[in-house]
Amino acid sequence: MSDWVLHVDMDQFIAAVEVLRRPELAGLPVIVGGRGDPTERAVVSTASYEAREFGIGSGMPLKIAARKAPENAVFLAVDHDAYESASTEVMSTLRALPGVVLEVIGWDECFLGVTTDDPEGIARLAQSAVLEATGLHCSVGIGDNKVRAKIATEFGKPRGVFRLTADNWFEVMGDKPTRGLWGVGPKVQKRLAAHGITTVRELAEADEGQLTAEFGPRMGVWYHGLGSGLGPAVVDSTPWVARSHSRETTFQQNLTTPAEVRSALVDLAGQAFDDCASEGRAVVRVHLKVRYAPFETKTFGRKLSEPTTERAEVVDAALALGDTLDHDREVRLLGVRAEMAMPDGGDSAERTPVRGRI
DNA sequence: TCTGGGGTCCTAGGACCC
DNA sequence: TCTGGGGTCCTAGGACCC
Repeated sequence: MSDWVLHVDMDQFIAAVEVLRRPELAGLPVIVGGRGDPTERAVVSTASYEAREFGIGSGMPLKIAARKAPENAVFLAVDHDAYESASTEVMSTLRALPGVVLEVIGWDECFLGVTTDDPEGIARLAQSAVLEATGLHCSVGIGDNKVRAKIATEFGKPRGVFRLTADNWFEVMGDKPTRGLWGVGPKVQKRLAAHGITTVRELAEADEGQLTAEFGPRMGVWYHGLGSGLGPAVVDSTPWVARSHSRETTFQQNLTTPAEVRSALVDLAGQAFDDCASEGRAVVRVHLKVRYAPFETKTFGRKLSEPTTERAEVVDAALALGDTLDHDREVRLLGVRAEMAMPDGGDSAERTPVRGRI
């Protein structure tokens, strides 16, 4: 018996949930984003496979999606609660499988830790259990660590299973661009390319000193290991604890006066505070994110003199930061983030440098 | 062409203390 | 008067993920 990491990823999750409750949408290009109005400033959350054939994908502005979409395309508003409850059902189904440890990493994704001689069998079991309980399909990546399991899933989509381990890593990934690695985005891909590193194999064979000089002691070592598919293998079922909450809005019409900005800040700071307060958590820092028109983003923050559970103090801190904004420029997006004290009062434990909730 | 909203973590550099 | 390193805390900004 060996230890395995399984990565379970729902197929076109949001679109699938929508089709499930409106069966007449099956087979149509379904695009979910914003308030479902493709003339507004918003982006695509998920597009169904039918919509993806027209070049529509998540992150794309709805206006562009509308231009690419065929006549019969359906635009839907994001329904947070519906996806949340579908997600809960999926996770509790998987958690009930015998002998698994489950770590949630997003609405539609999790890791399963299992000890078995037949990981494919467990993967198929997970797929049929989820399908039976929710009517939703998923893909499963099998790996000897989280990095390989996560990447394996891409080769299993849709509705499939794929195994990626030290044995077939270079055969499968060696000639792929570094961008295919989890945690390598467009910027890092470019910086690596500037050092002559474009493929996964080249990254694995690169000089670690060169990488730490470019990316720092932590990330340099991390990226180097990523080239060989190295990563953590421990699946941890400890419930995730948020470190911060934020609220932001993109205005359909840019804000042009300081008064408009102040009133928006009061709203957003109040909502962000309420999210923290509902968990009984004190706020330790307040951050502001501003997007000036047309598209320049600034972020900055300030530590409070001491942790607070007073709404007014958080709002005041946001307003004080707001006073430092350039009021000669139009604001198209405004966000307030409230960073919280950890529930145990201490700082968080040692982190693994993989982005996101891991 | 037009670029959301929710998050996390890392790094550089300045301020300050010893 | 002009000056060293080392450590810690803080802010701003960057990058990435779902």
